[in-house]
Amino acid sequence: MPDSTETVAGVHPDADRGPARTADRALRVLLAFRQRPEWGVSDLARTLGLDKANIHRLLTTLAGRGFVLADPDTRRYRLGPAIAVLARAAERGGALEAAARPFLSELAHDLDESAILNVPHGAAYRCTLAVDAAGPIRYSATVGETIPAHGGAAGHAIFAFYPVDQVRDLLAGALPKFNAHTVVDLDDLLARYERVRADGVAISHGEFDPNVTSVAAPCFAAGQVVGSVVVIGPQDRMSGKVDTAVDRVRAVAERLSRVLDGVPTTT
Amino acid sequence: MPDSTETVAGVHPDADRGPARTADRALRVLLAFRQRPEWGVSDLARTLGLDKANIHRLLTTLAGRGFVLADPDTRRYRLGPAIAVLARAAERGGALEAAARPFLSELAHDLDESAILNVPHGAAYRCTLAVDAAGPIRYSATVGETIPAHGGAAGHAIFAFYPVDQVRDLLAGALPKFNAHTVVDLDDLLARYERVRADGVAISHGEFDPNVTSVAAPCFAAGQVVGSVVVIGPQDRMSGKVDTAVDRVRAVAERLSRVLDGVPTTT
DNA sequence: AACACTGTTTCAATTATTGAAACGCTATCG
DNA sequence: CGATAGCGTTTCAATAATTGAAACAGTGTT
Repeated sequence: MPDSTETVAGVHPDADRGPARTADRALRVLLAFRQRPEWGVSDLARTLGLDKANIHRLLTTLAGRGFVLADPDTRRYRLGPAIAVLARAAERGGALEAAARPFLSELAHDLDESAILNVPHGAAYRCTLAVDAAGPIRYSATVGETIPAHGGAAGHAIFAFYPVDQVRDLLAGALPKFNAHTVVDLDDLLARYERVRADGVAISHGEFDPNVTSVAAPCFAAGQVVGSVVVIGPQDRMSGKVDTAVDRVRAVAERLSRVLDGVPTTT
Repeated sequence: MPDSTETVAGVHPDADRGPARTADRALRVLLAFRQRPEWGVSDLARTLGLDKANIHRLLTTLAGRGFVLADPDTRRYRLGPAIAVLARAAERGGALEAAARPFLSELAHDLDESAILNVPHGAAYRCTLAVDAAGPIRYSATVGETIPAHGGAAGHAIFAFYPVDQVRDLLAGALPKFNAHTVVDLDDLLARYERVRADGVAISHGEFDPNVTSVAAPCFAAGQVVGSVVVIGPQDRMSGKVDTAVDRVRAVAERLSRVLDGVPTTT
């Protein structure tokens, strides 16, 4: 995923009707913080291949709106509170939620079970969008509910694609046991993650809620996990259609990922 | 909080060595999405007082890095996946957050309740980091949420250490009453602050959220309050461990303060 | 059928951006 | 202890990128 590319085409001297350069550089500065949480002016300038003075001005501009924050002592910059604010806005009305809605409806209708979108939230994940199944007996999801990372397939489908050391960091300490089927050992969980990565889906039989089976697949944007799509229902009813659910959920998650990367929907 | 201001001073024709205008405008475009989840080009241009063509270029620039995403059908823009990606980075590597994280985890684990970091934000405070308790019943904090200064122990622990005249200035006007236990009189609040300064901790029994007890202690950097550490949970469960919580929270806040004043944290 | 409204493209004027260089400053090293 | 190398910041003239008005192409409404 190229994001440090400055100019796409500099061959021809003219005809560079591209994006606004100054704004684009500011965005590149922001994105640099996912490689390293803390940057100094010179270091960042060297990394991005830009001038010191230029980076300095961009950083103060970003700081003026709260997107970064300068440690007064070390003179180094970290991401600021405006990011968290925007993230909250995105959780309600972001492109992910908007794009996922029709896909969830499709899943819920085809499989006749509830479909949910989850996003990572610290060492947990949060349900941001749900389309319940039509029938009276169904999994009724609560939008806004937060569930620990190791609880259920939806969590596996997200955190399996986190860097392993980050997972160890996030899930340090005892993992609460929700019932007999909960994965409580960290190494067991990491082994489980390996299979999830290989399969592209996670399946849970009552690991969080008892007697509930769920099938989840990750969706990506710019090469990173940003959430998971889940189909979930009562265990006895799901058992007959797990295979179908696996195919559908995986396909939908892939299509969603493609939309998020900017490729227009082909269907 | 003015954030739609274009130029700060346009009186004098020269001497505008301010932030980079193009980048700043791009940030204002981003911030507009917390007012409305979806924007069209013309509408946004009118709201920000800028030209259509200008906004269009900025939006495509933002879209190029994934900060916004255009619905191909409606041609309207929403916040994109890059926001969520950055939010994840900020959750781990924000300024204070980097230093506070291990302390919060320790508190949450030891007391088995949610632990939160708050920072002052005008006449309010904002939750910038939360480590939720493990169990199913817990205070689930929302990162980015802003709460008025006089609401809850976390606010007391911060603003008790502000200069008194500054507090009078900030909290001039009526203080909203959240429930029966909210402190709404400024003099009562200042008296309360005196006790908080003496104790080094603030305790709230349902002053903001009903049936919720919280224990908060301030953390300092360079002699100034920069935030507060809170342990918070359901009132009935907390009542048995308030004394323990007071000791732990105070101790952790002091250790955090020492870290902030001492060795530069490199993650 | 004309209208009002989108989003997009074009293009010359000008304005804001840019990068090199100079400036304090702190820490490291010989 | 003085020199040096690194940092972040400021300055400023040249330049190149931004800008906004206007024209364009659709769409849905009146």
